[in-house]
Amino acid sequence: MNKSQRREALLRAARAVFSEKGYHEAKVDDIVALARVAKGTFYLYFPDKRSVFGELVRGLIARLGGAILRVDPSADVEAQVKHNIRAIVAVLLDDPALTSILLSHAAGLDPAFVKELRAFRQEVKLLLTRSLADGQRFGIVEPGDTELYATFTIGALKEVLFENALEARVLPREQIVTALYDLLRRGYLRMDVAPGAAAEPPAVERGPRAPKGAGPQDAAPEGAGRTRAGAARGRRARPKGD
Amino acid sequence: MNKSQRREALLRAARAVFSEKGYHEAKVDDIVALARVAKGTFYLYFPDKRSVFGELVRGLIARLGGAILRVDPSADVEAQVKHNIRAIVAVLLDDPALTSILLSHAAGLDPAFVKELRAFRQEVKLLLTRSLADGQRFGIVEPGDTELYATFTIGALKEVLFENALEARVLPREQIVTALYDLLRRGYLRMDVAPGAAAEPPAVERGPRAPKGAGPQDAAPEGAGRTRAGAARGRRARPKGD
Amino acid sequence: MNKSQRREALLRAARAVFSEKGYHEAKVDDIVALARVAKGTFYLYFPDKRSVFGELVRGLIARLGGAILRVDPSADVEAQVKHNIRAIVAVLLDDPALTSILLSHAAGLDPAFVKELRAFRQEVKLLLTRSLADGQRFGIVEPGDTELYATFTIGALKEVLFENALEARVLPREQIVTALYDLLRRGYLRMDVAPGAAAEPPAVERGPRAPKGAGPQDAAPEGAGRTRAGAARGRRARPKGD
Amino acid sequence: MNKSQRREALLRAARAVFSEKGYHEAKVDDIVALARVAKGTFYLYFPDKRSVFGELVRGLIARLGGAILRVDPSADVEAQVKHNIRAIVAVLLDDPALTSILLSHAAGLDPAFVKELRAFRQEVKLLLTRSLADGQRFGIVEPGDTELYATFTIGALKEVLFENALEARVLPREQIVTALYDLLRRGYLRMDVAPGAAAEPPAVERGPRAPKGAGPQDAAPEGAGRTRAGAARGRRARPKGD
DNA sequence: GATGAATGAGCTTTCATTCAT
DNA sequence: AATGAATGAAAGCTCATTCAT
Repeated sequence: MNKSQRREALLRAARAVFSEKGYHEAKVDDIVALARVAKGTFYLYFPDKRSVFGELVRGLIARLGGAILRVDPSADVEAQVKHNIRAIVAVLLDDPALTSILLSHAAGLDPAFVKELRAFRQEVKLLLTRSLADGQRFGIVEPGDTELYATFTIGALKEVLFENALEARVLPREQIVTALYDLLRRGYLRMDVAPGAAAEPPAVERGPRAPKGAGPQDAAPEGAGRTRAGAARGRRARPKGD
Repeated sequence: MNKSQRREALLRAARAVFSEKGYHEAKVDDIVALARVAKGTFYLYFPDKRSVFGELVRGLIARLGGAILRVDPSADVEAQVKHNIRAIVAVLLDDPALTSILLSHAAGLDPAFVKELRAFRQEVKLLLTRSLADGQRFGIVEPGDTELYATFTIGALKEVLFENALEARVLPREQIVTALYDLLRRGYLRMDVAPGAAAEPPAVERGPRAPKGAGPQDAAPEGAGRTRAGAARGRRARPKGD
Repeated sequence: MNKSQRREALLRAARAVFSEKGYHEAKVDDIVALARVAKGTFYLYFPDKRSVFGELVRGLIARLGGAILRVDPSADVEAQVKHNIRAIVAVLLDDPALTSILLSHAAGLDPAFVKELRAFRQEVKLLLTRSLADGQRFGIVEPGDTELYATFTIGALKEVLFENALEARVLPREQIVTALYDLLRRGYLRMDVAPGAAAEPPAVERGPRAPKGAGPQDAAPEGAGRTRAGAARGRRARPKGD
Repeated sequence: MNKSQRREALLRAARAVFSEKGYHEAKVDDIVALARVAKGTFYLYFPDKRSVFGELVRGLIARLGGAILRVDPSADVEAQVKHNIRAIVAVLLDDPALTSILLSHAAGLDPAFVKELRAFRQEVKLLLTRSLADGQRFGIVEPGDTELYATFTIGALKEVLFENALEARVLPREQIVTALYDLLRRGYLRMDVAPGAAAEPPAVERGPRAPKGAGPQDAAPEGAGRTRAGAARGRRARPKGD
């Protein structure tokens, strides 16, 4: 086993241990035991415990960074957005263990490292925020606080990945991608139904038709259909007010 | 100072220390120093370190549980949903320190406690999932995987609270409430616009450079596509052990 | 046993261990074993290993500093010089263990501490150098490089103490004081005798084996002395006989 | 590069490293790095770390032993003494690094080696002691404790060499030789001067032997009140702590 | 009850030495 | 012979927990 293989083996072992126990509870002894080398060997490849952790996280960050593409609003946005979601999901699901640590607090690590993590989070968010702002200019993103949108989006994605990592629940990736995309596109609450009407049994047809006054902020549901959401959405793209 | 006052004082001190340093970096010494009692006194009120932490978290959970109301789809759903969001936000923002720990990995704590945390998360999710299923029956929730919807919702909320706790960014609560509600209701992507169409000057508001005639991809905002996210590479500091 | 007693006990134990094994070979485990306390207790009283050592050395230095008096050349110099020698000897012989470390290289300690040691050595030397310069102005110190004189003096003193510390040889203190004083005053080589002359049977008086009668070694060359030194020699002060 | 060349290279490297860092701080890694060989190679030429050190020291000892000549009191003693001093100085100054270690405590090394060092010191001292005893028989050495004289002499020499090794101060060798020789011959205190006389302002030239009348120091401190001690109490040396 | 000195298991890291290649 | 990766026994230090006062 050559140097880089051993290094890989240690990295793998470290990743496994970190993800099982978290940073603090992971002991160097655990890592070397898993990698089946002597303790000293660990220090032949890494200067210290936190540097392995750092390396793992940085690797993940790099893969993420490489996966995310800036959305070009003038091209097929849906494809691009889905691609990004898909890519991120792929990277993170590939390393669920680390993901759950990376996405988490990571408190108690040395400040410099925490700062690095934070910088990464901010960078990702900035990237998304800008894309959303671009989208607003092109009328494909609802007006509003793009930073907040970015935060929500990231949060939703994180959570589902987090769950996949931590709990048993493992969803098909494409389902995650589609569902998140749908959330971003249409939300899931359909409130145009008059509360009163809604009270009735699921009423086959449900629907948007209900409104007495005009749906709150929503421009008329557009007669057509029963189709749940798609049809309902007229079209709009109100860059500004409506 | 009687027993329960002292206990309160210790809990307060513990909360402050945990939130400043995270679980592992918080030392019993820090807590007793802040509470101005002797170290032994701490153990008069709590059997050990993790039990204080547990108690704090349980308190938060209880408050959360008390705040969340099951949504009755036959009544004014918007008001109820907003109320729930508002209540959760209120509880969590009231204790940002603990929140960021609670919402995080909390790895490294003893398994029993981690289990408890997980149980709590699942409970919250179950509550939400059920509400969403109800909603679906009443036609006010889009068909689809309610569990996934719940996860997204929780994630989005967590993230914004997390940011409020960790970063400087402090938003007006009502804005958070409204924005999240809007997300759930309508998403923010408006894609009905054909890519080509979107390419036109968003009417009124034009994007920065985006010319009129510009073909779709020419508009490419920020040309560069993939930003590398990993830029923030730095180097470590080094406290001492661990 | 109260805090300061325990502290003393640890200090004592540390002194003993340091002197037996030297700094590096002295383990904290040895110290606590000797003091019969747990390892953690050590760190209750001292922040780390080198700080105990530092404290021991600083204590010695302080005692030395307190013992050395600046010589006033206008008063009884002999008494003062002897007093200083005596005081230094007393302090150092009282703590032979530490002395041998202090006087030595102490290499491998952290630079800050080594610097401190060096500063101490320089201070002592400066004090002596100045006294000698004063003495030169008053004509009681031979002209010449006072710094070099200081170095010699310190070296001679160190060595004899070093020997007392390390080897079995334990001399009566007063003998050390007197002998060193004599060295400073007259050296011990008596070369006024012409080499040639010396070659001959010790002439009249001279010589150990030679004469039977005659106070053996004490005859004192006397008269001869054309050398200034010789002339200067008022009277003897022979350690013993006379 | 053949075996003995490689061995030499390792010894040279070891000497350099030991002198720069001291025994404990010198790592085998440093030595092999300097010698540009692999770590294993080191152990091909030396059984262990301390043995290289031992070999270096033994080499120094051998050179010293070769340099020191037994003084023949019947010949030109001054020349012989100076020759010895000169030879010792030459050997030691040639290897200041090792010298400072050799002359020092060297504690913490294994007992066998410490014993060896001690044996060497004793041998040197014995040699000198015997020479001095011879000298006494020939009347060229003041009566007195020859062992003590030897100790003083060695100490003075050590100290000046030590300083040359450690501090910046580098003296011309011949000056060291001469000064030490002078010390041995005449000391440097000239106390025949009457304190009273000395009390006068430094009197331009104050000759050492000056005094006319008055038994030198026998003459009481001169009525004038100021007791030596009292007056003398100038100030104190104060290193740091305290 | 309150105190805080004492404890000691346990952790990370170092480095002289070994040995398969 | 030469290499350098691997080893593992220590060592210094931490800190949750205990307990005599």
